[in-house]
Amino acid sequence: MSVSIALFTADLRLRDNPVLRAALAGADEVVPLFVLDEAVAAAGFAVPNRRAFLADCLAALDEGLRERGGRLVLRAGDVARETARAARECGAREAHVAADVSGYAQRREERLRAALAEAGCALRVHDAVTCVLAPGAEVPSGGRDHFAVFTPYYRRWRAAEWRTPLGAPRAVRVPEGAGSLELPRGDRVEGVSPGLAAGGERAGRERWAAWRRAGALRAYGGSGDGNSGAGGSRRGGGQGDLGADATSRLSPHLHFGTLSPVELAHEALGRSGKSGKPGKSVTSGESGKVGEVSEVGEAGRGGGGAGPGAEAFVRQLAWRDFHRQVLAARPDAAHADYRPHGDRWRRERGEAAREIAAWREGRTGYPVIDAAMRQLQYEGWMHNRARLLAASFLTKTLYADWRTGAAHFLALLVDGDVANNQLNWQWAAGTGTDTRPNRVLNPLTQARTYDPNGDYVRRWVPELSGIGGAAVHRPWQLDEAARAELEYPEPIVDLDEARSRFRAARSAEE
DNA sequence: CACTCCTTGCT
DNA sequence: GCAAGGAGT
Repeated sequence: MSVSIALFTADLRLRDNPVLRAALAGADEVVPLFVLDEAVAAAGFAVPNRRAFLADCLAALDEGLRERGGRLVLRAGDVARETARAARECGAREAHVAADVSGYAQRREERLRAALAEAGCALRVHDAVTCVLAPGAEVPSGGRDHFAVFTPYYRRWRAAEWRTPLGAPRAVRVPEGAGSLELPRGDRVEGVSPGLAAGGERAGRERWAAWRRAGALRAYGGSGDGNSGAGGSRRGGGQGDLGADATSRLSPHLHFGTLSPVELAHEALGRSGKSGKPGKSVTSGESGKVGEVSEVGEAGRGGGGAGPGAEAFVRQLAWRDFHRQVLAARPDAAHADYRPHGDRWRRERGEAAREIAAWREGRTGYPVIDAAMRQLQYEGWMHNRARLLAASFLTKTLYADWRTGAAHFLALLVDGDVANNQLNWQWAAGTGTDTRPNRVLNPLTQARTYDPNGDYVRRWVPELSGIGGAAVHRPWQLDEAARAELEYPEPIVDLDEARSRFRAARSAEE
């Protein structure tokens, strides 16, 4: 009886899981293992919102495995040591795990390899979390180790061959002796945001299905920012309007791997998943086989091709991969400036400390910023455009260190992901891959563009819910009497002064 | 083939 | 203003 270990990390799904598939293919019995990582907890990364979501994911995984005759094996402690222990107990000769990019994940992989080797068990690493592409397909020319700008990366990414999605296994046999801890319960975690989404593969698939059923994919990237003509969603993240919020909200599922990015990309573009890029498949001799083309899914029907919405959605998936390939090449970008500008950010004390606290609490007096920060508190999630506004406000308007803001986001975001979060913050702070480091997003013009009717602000800032239309973005322009009624702060900073301060600081340092 | 120059397009 | 890629040297 041969035994393999499938070590789940950020791939908590049964469908399209190359780690699980490889483990099953190489053995009669598989230990589907998850280790509650003491190092992640010690680093303060296991915050309530993600712990609760993770608990849902593990419960769903266990349920799915039980439907197939197996179960999840849960351990806690040091990942390398616990995996090696499980390998010894079950006599496993092979363990499979997903490749990941953060400095921590890279070290974890090495420690795993070493600990497993002592147990006589080989480690096999699979591309399951990160890349929509075959590994190595998106390497820049000229001897560079990564792409530093998104657009050239995206061109390469889009043209490369895609991994073929796998189905869920039909049966999973787990060795009887493999002991497991009791699964944690999401509803027992303290300090969770009241509006937190549910985790798990089924919840993820339901959200994806419901979002597409609502026609959101076709409308994606089209609303709110007045873009027109081809490629109009360029300046938005592909989802303009904050109030309508046509975003998919799939980011937590992508972070925990309850949904496969490869599968989402294929389905969004209306591909069967049987073929990669048309005409580029290595396996099929004849290009453009009719049988494959006829298997197009519903997203591709009735409109000749996938459409701009699907392209904008897939582009967002590419951003994840882009950030991951930056972090893989520059792991220190999680804490160090990618492109340093010699910033001397205001220290978090005195006036600056009060302003940063106001930002965290959503009491800056700038309604769109406060709405964003309160959505984060309440849902453990924030609209992507709002993230950029909130980050720009902290780093440029308050001139506070991006690490302060990134830490606050990681403390609350259910999709809190080192690669995406830190590099998006660096982008906003002008220390990242942005080629325009001095850009300052003006919260008022941004509000007019992305929340033209003020719906987003009224939803999240109840003090202002009585103010109609776009006037909600400028409560200080109300007459004295109306303003006295509001329990809402005056703006904590003057935008023009803040802009001058930032410009002066940047030019002094260069 | 390494290097510079030039065009293109921006989360 | 600058990354990327391609053409030219």
